[in-house]
Amino acid sequence: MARPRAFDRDVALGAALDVFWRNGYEATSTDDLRYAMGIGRQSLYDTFGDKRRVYLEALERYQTRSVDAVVAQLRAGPSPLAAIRSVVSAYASASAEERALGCLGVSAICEFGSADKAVAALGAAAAARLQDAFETALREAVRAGEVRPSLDPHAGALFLQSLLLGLKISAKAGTSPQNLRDVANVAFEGLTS
Amino acid sequence: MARPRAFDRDVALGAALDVFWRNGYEATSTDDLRYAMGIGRQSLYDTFGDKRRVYLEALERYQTRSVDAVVAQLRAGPSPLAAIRSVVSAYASASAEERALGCLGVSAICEFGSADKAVAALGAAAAARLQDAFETALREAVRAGEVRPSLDPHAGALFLQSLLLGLKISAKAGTSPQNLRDVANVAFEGLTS
DNA sequence: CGCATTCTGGACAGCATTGTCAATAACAAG
DNA sequence: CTTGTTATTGACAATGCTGTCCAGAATGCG
Repeated sequence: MARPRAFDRDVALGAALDVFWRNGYEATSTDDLRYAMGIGRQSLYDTFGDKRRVYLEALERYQTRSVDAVVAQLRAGPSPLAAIRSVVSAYASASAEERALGCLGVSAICEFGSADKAVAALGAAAAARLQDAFETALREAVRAGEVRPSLDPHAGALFLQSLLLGLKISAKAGTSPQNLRDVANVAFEGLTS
Repeated sequence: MARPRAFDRDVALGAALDVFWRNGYEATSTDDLRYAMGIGRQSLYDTFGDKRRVYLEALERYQTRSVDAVVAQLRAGPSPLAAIRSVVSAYASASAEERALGCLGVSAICEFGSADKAVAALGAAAAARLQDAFETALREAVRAGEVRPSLDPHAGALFLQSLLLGLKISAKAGTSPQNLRDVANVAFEGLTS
């Protein structure tokens, strides 16, 4: 009953996500967004409402998909520990471009801190899901004898989350894949021995 | 032989550091800087040259002092391992405000990535010094039997750096001190057992 | 005291950015 | 085809930001 949108909302959001991922929030102008999304100014405001809304929506999508991927990978492994290892190794063995790009979630925390409620809530939700996934994987790994029995799965899952954060930052800072692997190896020696 | 500056350059730089630390680079305007530093616009440009130069100088100062503090703490401990532990615990037990503030070095990496040569160089220099300090501490800890002999000090030092990065981000994201301590504990169990 | 030199404060140009407005275009239902 | 509704386009106002300029003020040296 009215003129349909000439662009795909999801595709446009994906383009916006790319720009924010590459440049951060403050360094991205609405024009940067418009050009990357291939839409007019008014379309952007009508469809998404605001630069900040675009960001929040892109961040939510990023977090959801990232965590989904990890959760799937954790379920898919040949064994609980192997699955965890593959998740961690993925960050160490990513391509140079991926490593340089870093993690949008981490950047969001750095740029906004926990003072921004909306951003913090998205981060907390992602962290909670990740925590659950790691915790069950660790519990199974303990049961399977792949991990030292003295390890508390809850604390271990927190540790894995921190480990991933550290690896992501290190990677973005330019640490070599070999050194990233070394970090992961030390961490896993500590979980098993 | 000429009019002296009416402000202390170091104090002003410290104020600028505070602002950048709190808000990041892009979100900080030159007016934000001027007001915090308590100086006029022209004084800022004459004394420091540029918003970017102020940032780089503040970042360098931050990195140097932070690493200095860690190095001193590592030398001061009653034993190598206890010293390392106290360094790590410091991040977990910091005040709520300190935790929310996070690490300027990490924020710099997130905001600029490794593409910005000047920023990356500062980060690399700090990382190298930290690596040395942790590595010697670990070597001594291994020799003293405080750490499992299978631990490679080089890899272990890399691991400790990543651990700190992960803790800093987690802290800024709002993770509770108890959870931060749990992470540290898991890490240290892995180093000793 | 006079002078050279440097700092300070206010003003300003140029540009970027954000969000809105109004006119036009495209579509679907009646 | 007409009409109501929504998308698109280009323009625009308001504001903020950066870096510079200039006139005036302060200081130490001769």
